[in-house]
Amino acid sequence: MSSRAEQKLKTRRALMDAALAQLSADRGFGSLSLREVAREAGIAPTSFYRHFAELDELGLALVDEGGVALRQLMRHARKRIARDGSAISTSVETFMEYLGNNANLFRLMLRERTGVSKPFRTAIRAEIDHFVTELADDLRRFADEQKRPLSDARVVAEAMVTLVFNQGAEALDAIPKEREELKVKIKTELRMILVGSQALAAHGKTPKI
Amino acid sequence: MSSRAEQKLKTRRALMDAALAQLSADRGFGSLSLREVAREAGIAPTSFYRHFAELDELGLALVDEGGVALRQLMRHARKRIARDGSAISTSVETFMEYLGNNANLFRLMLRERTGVSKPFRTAIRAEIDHFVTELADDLRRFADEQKRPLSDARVVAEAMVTLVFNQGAEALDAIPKEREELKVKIKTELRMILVGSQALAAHGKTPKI
DNA sequence: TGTACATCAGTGAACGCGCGTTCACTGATGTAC
DNA sequence: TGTACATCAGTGAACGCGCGTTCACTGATGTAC
Repeated sequence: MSSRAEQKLKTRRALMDAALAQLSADRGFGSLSLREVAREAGIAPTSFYRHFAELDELGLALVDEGGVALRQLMRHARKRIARDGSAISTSVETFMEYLGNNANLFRLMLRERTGVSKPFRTAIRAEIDHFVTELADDLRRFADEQKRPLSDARVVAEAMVTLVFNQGAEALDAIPKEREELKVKIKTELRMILVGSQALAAHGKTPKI
Repeated sequence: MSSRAEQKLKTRRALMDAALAQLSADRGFGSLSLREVAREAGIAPTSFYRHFAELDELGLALVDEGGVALRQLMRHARKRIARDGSAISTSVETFMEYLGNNANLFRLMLRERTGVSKPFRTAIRAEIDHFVTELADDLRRFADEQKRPLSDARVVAEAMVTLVFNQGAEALDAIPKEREELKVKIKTELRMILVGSQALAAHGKTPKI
């Protein structure tokens, strides 16, 4: 039935799930201990080393999964936009859905993105960079289709991602009502950036203020 | 000369400076230990308790100082804007100056703002809320003076602060050249938001995309 | 001004704790013939 | 198919370490008279 390799994968998964399960508003990855994760996963501390050389290696494996989630999220949002239109609203709705369904995975990404461990920051930054690049491509494509040119598509994409991720971090621990308000706020912010970028492209001027 | 009370204040300051000195890109407040801070400050670990009930209490005292720095920063920026105009550019320049001169204090604020300790998050959020409120007031005043109405001044202010603080966190460990590029990027982002908010106020519409 | 007592910042020894990591091991699973 | 050997995920004992915290103390500074 369960070959040795299959069993090993199961234990590895149990370790990653155990780590994820302990993340919360008040527990960052940095406060986890190897012994704690092993305990939660139901194995001896020493067995941990059969799967990862150190705790950070497990963390980086989780970041990889976070990257996969981000790419899925983008694909999913694109499909929905193609069907329903309303790019900003649909994107924000999709993002919040993914956030809710993978709370602790996103918690890890959102927090360690500016966290204390260099390997983490680097790995997460790479995932987010990729995300930003794709978003910038989409923005340019939309702008072309609609004949409303944008200035600095990449900067627009970065600002949008920064705002969405920051509000997302707040949404994680908000009650449903606050979460809805956050969605409205994010959509407003994204509209401002988009319209602002179109306006700057249109008359190519810096504003008065 | 040095009364007992004066000496006590000096030691307290030494403890806070010791904690600040150990913060860096790779050391968050959460990774400090009481013994380490006491060692760095040149006192016995047990003496720490003459000044703070626990390490977090010292951290919150640092957050208070961060709040003071933020309020100074805002006053300073206002004066310079009154003299030189160019609100966005001047504000960003002022922010970056303060960042450079109080690197580790800002590091603490920027990182613990989304960090793992609830008392920290709450205290920093309060400081930043105050900052956002003042900025929103300024934005409304400018809008009136220039007869260019803004929509959602508070949301504009929040978005601006989020973007500036996030890029600020990156600027902390950037080389001077990157730092200049970051300034340009921030200014572009702030202009987009401002112009976008003016555009939304002007025709009161949501954009096509 | 001098004296007797109170205050209290700073100390060093000691504690128990959870940690990461090493090591030699066990025994089920896998492989060669 | 059966047998002998190899692999290797998981184990339990043991280690040294830095930690936060307690305690009774010391001795300089401050205060009352």
